[in-house]
Amino acid sequence: MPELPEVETIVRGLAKRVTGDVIETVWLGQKKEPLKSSAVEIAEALEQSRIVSVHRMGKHIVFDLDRAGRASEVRANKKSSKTRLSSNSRKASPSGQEVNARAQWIVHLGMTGRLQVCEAQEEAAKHTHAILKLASGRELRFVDPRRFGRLSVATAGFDAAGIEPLEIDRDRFTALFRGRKTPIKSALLNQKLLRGVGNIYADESLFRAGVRPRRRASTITYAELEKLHVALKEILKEAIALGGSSVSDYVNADGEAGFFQLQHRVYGREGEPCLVCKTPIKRVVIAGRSSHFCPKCQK
DNA sequence: ATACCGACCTGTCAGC
DNA sequence: TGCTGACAGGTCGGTA
Repeated sequence: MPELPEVETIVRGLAKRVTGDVIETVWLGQKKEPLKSSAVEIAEALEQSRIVSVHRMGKHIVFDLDRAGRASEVRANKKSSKTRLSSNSRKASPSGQEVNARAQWIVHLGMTGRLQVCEAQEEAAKHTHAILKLASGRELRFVDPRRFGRLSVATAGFDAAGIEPLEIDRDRFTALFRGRKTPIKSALLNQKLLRGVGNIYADESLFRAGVRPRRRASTITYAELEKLHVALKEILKEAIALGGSSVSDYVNADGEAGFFQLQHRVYGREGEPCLVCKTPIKRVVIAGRSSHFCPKCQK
């Protein structure tokens, strides 16, 4: 479901609502697919931790956690905890294992994942795989019908592969595609090159740049890559400004739909006239993904 | 090393 | 009404 603009929108909503809150307890469902780390590891890292910040890396949602505020620790020795943490970031957990004082909860939403902030009495949606009880009395729930989403924990050094498309400069962008025989569409979707671009925004940026999705990356001219670099950034920023694209069921952290789907020029418009030249939009399959383009506007 | 392709899941919708 | 097949915002591992 979500690509960079949708994840960014969700993260902004979550940051507003849960930053500073403390995770009291964690419930995890029985299905194993959504868990990349073990249930014990996740519960251990999250319970009694404070959510310091929420941010995005590519399509990953990263919750920065601070375990220093754990109730038992505070009770044990309020004064010395600060000193101890600054001189040594590692400390013993209640189970006796060494764990990092700072940890991260990493959420990837896959195709259909959602994170909801709910009142505790609200009935859990079908396909709820995780429930975090917060000190504020609310709950943070992970819901994912297709179970392509993934939950994991990391020590505070999580770094997704690839470069942020909104931060990459022109030279590094053009260098990404040099010598690659793969179709430009596949290269845009490759998260090890750029992180966060998915099917919609790959198609839309290729349309704006006037480049056909099947072109081999290595055959794209420098001028075309410059256009693509600008087009991709523009489109991602415009989509974020409109709260992302709601194609079927995407909603942000507040349960609201985005509006960028109204700006789509090619995605989901097979057979409809190009908004520039009226030529019917074509759909082909590249690397197993639907790919939409205007045969006249895109070379 | 690189690049396709199916697999992983459930839900929805079009067509018969 | 109900069945079947195609398709869906993503990523992985196996194979060629």
